[in-house]
Amino acid sequence: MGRHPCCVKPKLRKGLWSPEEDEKLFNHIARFGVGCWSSVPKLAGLQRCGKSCRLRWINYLRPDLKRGMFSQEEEDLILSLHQLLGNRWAQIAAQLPGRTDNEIKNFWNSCLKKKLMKQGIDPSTHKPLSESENKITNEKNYRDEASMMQSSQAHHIEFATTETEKPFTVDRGCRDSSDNDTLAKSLAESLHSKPNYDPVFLLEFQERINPEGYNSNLMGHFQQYQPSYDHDQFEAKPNFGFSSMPELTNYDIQGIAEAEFSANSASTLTSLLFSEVKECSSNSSIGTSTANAGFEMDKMVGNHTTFPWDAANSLESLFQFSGIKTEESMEASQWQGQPQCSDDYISYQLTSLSEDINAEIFHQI
DNA sequence: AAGCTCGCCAACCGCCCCGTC
DNA sequence: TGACGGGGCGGTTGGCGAGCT
Repeated sequence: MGRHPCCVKPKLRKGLWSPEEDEKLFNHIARFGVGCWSSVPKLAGLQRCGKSCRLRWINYLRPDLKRGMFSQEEEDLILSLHQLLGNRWAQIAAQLPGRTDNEIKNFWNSCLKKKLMKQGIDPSTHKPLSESENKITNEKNYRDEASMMQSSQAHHIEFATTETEKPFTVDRGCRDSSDNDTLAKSLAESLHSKPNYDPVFLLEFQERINPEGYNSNLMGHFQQYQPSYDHDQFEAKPNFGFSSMPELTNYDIQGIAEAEFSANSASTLTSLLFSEVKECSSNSSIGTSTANAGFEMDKMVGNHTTFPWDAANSLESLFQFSGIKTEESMEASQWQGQPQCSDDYISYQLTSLSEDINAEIFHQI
């Protein structure tokens, strides 16, 4: 145990990334894709450890990142997921396309936690503070039991919960608490046992248990997650430079990368990107007013003359970023023998969870 | 204007898991 | 089968800007 070997090497830079470093890393990934992180610093000419490069890419440079403030729907989703999953930020982030675990974790620690505290809710248990304090022991037993059940891959969970142990539902759904209790467990179980979480399922779930308190427009919800592009205001878009870029995280993008990056190291895109990056660095919430704007595919595709790549690529990447694979991308993915997306970027299935899980949960509704 | 406090968030750290040899 | 390295995750830290005195 201990530090990674790469982290103990001398002369490695630490701390904030300079725009030059960002550019080097971005250009490297654009050219070669995401591969062995430990070799990235050397190949990219960076005095950083591979881990640091990976983190920088995942949390900041990745093209599909969404920036700006969290929407109300995202906030609700985070709260719901946290109630079910606890501090499993990576799993929560998997349900929020364009958001990183780090971002969600920070949002939780800086905002949501305090919000819940103000409402008298214990952020760790999502129960009223007074009740939570009295039930610490019971909660521990409950979790231990859940953990044991989980580890034994149990298919059916039968918790002997008391009335007071039922999870408290925050003023967001007015769900029936007893149903909520069982449902939460079922969903938690299905989530834990499913490697790639299906956001459609979750939203359907939310919608069904709380059609009024939750955004019932599924497509609207997803559209909201898309990187937005308002042609008239693109100067103010932190994510503009990436909004319709081709997928960069596979291994076979060299053709695109060379065409768009190597011909001119100070390409329009790159300079645009890093001017945007700097803007983001100085004010990460600058995209607040526009980040949640509607999804304007017609504009993104229609104005492709602004972009170096063609409209087909724009469309293709949009589908990839939204987790919907076009036939072409799926074929390409198969042909390349590589995952289409980076390690933590999930290709969401549009089909829901297995019918038995759905049936089990909805039966209880 | 200067000093202080506070909150946000990017990045680091330590640990765990998994694949490979 | 154990050592090793790489990737991933969650907790924590510290730099920096904004607001306050």
